[in-house]
Amino acid sequence: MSDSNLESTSSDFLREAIKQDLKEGRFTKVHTRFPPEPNAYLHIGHAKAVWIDYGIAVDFGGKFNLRFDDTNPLKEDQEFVDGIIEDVRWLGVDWEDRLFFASNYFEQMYDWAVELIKKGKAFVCDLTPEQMGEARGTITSPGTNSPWRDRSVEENLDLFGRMRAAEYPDGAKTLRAKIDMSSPNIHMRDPVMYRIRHAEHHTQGNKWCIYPSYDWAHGLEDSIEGVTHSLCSLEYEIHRPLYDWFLDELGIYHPRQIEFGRLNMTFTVMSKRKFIELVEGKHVRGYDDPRLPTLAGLRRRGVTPEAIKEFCRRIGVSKNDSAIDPVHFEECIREDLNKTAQRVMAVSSPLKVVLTNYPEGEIEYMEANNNPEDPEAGTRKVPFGKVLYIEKDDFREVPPPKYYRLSPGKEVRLRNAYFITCNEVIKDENGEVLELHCTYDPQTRGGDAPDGRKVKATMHWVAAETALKAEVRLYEYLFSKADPDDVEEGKDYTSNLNPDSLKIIEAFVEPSVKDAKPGTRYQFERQGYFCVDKDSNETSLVFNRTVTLRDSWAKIEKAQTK
RNA sequence: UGCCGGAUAGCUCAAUUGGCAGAGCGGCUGACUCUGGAUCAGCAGGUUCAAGGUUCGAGCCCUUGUCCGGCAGCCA
Repeated sequence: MSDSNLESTSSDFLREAIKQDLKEGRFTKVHTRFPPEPNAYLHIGHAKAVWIDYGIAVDFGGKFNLRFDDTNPLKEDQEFVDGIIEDVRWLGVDWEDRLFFASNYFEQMYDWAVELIKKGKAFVCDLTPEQMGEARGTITSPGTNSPWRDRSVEENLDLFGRMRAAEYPDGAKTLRAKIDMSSPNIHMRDPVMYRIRHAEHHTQGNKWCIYPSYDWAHGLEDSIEGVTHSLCSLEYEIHRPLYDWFLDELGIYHPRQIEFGRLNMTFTVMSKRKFIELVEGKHVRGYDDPRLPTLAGLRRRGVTPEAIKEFCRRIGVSKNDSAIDPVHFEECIREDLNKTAQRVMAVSSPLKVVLTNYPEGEIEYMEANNNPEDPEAGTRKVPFGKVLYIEKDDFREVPPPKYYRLSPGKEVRLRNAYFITCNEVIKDENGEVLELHCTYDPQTRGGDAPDGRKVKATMHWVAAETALKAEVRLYEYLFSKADPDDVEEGKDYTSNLNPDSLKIIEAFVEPSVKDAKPGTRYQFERQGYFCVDKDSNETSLVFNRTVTLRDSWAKIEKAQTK
């Protein structure tokens, strides 16, 4: 909890508000919480929320709770509790011993509901969901009072007790707050506090058949935990008057809710419903598909928690609706992986090279830097031989202007090895290049020429004899439109799915990666960052491309073809 | 036609209680390099949504308007 502090953190409207609260004595400490509902896997948008909540607690020397907002047994499941805990822990967030469940407060919430009934501020309502909907009015017209609104306190107490005692079926009755059916804020029109649900709860079992609604429960949870600042997304702004109303009527400790804009990203989707549809529609391979912005997907793809944290820091926080271009995220991933990922050579589209003057059958081991950015990373030995593979794209029979790589008669450097010169291009009957015959200069071992001559390009390679075959999964944006929901009449976002979001190729990789465990991250030099997939095993290697390297050559080439 | 928000550089955000509109990313140019990567340096980029008002002074306060988002689950 030391990597962030007040001085080094740029401020934002949330931190300013909190500073003000502290200054004015509204609160004397800072205590935040992250309150996910365990009904889905977390995505990068949640990561932003986590880093706002946790980051603020750290910055102000306060505390942070992880709390499951598990008030709806129909949607929630232990599976998601476990997944969310794993994800939040993976992000590097420390909630110490403060892992809580809203469901542990049900008894207290019940008592408070009884209190509100006694105050004449809540009543049992027999309206059906349909009737209640009609009586609510509309966005521009007031609602009408429930016929059950004026039941006596005694009757309400009795009925509410019977609700709890399982005397009624689902939906037969609700407990509602008695506020104002003509309020311009629909959420203040006698909102439901309890509904009947004969369903098993993942922590409570069958103890309860009435469950508190979000609006009733959330402020109470915050209050019980001594949270000072209940930070949530913009959609809850309109709920704040209700949040305040319950706390004020109860006269209990009153945290402050402040809302911020949630994270959206272009070229992807960020909703539980769509994740489910994409998985069930087989558009992706699961919730941890590396193309999904779920934390499980990002983790599998090879993204580091540090990159996510830095991304969240850079995008900041405001009350704007915004959609971030994924290039900003990719930049954060590169920045972190550049510092930490071991370099390795891999050829994804092989072209055979035969060194005609290299001794037949000989293999020598070239010393290679594991990470030029990190001297501590050490070196490794990479086998070199007479027959090599280079990248197809690193050879052009007719080089375009400013093409510095290999072409007939040109000399280039093979990384960590020798200079080679291309002498002969072997083709098949169709004119397709089959292989290159080159010579190497033994004087240039290690990469420098004793006579001081320079080459413009350095290329990666693997020795044919010792190369490992690997499946490499190349990912692109899941959607081909910045806004996947931008569709023609009658179509939905799935029509914007990018057909090329996953491309599987076979590559040759240097043998040092042989026993790499799933999750291990590498930089394939000059190509990008890759991560060993969980499908990988002793007999077949599988890599995911996390992100490509920044490619300035691609830019130059594009500019030239214009 | 209701209520609650929002609008500052291409993108995301800043701008002490009203006081010279800045940063990161992106773009462009150059340097350097055993990754055409990384790194470094420089440059360009703005009618702060519009119109009015208050003020010595407005991105900030007031009024009106425009555009965008959210809100009518017994979801959260």
